[in-house]
Amino acid sequence: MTTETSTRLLDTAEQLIRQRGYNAFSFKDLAENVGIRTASIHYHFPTKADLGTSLMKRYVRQLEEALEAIDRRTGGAKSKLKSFIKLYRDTEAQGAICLCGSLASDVETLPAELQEVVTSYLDRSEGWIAQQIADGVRAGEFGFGGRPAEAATALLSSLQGGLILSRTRSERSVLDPVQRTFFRLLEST
Amino acid sequence: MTTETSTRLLDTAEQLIRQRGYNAFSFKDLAENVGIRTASIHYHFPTKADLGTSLMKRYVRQLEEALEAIDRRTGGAKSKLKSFIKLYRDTEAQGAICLCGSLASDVETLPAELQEVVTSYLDRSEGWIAQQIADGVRAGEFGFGGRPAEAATALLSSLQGGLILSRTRSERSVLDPVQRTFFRLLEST
DNA sequence: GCGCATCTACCTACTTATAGGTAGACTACT
DNA sequence: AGTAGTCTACCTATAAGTAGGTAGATGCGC
Repeated sequence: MTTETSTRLLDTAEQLIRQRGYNAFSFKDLAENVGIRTASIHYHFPTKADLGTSLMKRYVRQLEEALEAIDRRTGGAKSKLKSFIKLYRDTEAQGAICLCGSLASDVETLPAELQEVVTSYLDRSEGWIAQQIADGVRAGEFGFGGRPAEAATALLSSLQGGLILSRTRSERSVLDPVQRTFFRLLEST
Repeated sequence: MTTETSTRLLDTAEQLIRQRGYNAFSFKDLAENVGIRTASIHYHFPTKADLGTSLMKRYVRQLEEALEAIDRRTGGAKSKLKSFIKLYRDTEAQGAICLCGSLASDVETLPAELQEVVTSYLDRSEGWIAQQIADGVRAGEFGFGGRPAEAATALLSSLQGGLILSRTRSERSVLDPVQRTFFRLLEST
């Protein structure tokens, strides 16, 4: 019990939502996994929407930290993008999807505040990718002649979609060909 | 009442699932939209899983027909791929996602048979895309030098993911940059 | 062309299980 | 003694699914 209950609740909820989807996860599952009663969850998070929002806000903070860590590292745009894609490949290896993708497909059933946080996560990711592509082009690392923002949209889409596809095929990786395809695009002239 | 009830049930269920997700749609919603009682749904589809499976099977049949129609048309690989992407762009315009993407994110909560149909839909799509790319390369229409199957995986991923992203941004199209990015890739050398 | 059986497509009324959420009592630390 | 955190016991709403019934069309022997 070294870890605080609210943290364990967030961790477990994140895992459940990323495996099963927002609407297929319940307070009962969550309580059983954490080892408390459902009523006790409400002490930490008054409603399910509060829990979802807290979770998503934490997820955005973690993204921010991850991006800053990558930015601090030395290395070119390709290596930074690879590190970013690695975050998704780790998710794929766990058989999970992005919390965001999971929430986005249920987006119409979510409270407005939660929707906004989901949007900000995706926008931030896309902006960061576009930045790396632009940097790589400027440094001569990429021969790509298109608009960085467009390629960024396509890459983020394929990472999110790739996680979804990969759940239907346990054998081979989906993100592996996705990654190779994008670097081929960026490095072409 | 010209249209049969079972067809209207499938049509309405498809719409609801593609808007809200499989687990967020209920027999109550469905019954209200179709104008019958929930119990009557069970006459046509004994369980929710049966409904989902029938729906997905029909969806695969419709895909097959759409692919055959495209194949019959004259025109190069690029034009055929464009027609395929158009199917997704129409979905995007409706603010919906692919039935498959909707089910795939909830895949762990679905009955095995339904999972298999989802997989077959995605596999069929990917195989068809790979075929078009290979044809385009052979015909000299595309300069793409990578493996068609890999680019196909990436394209299908980005179409599925693009539909998910587009729900968080009502303004601009996501699939528009996705399409341009992919043709840039395929036409490069 | 009539009577009878069967079938289709729905209905009302119900069950069981689960959802998210609330009220108020208990407990253990400080 | 106060309070943070958890509990039991409950609530209301809704989920999927079942039981049993019924009006009206359809088929069939004669």
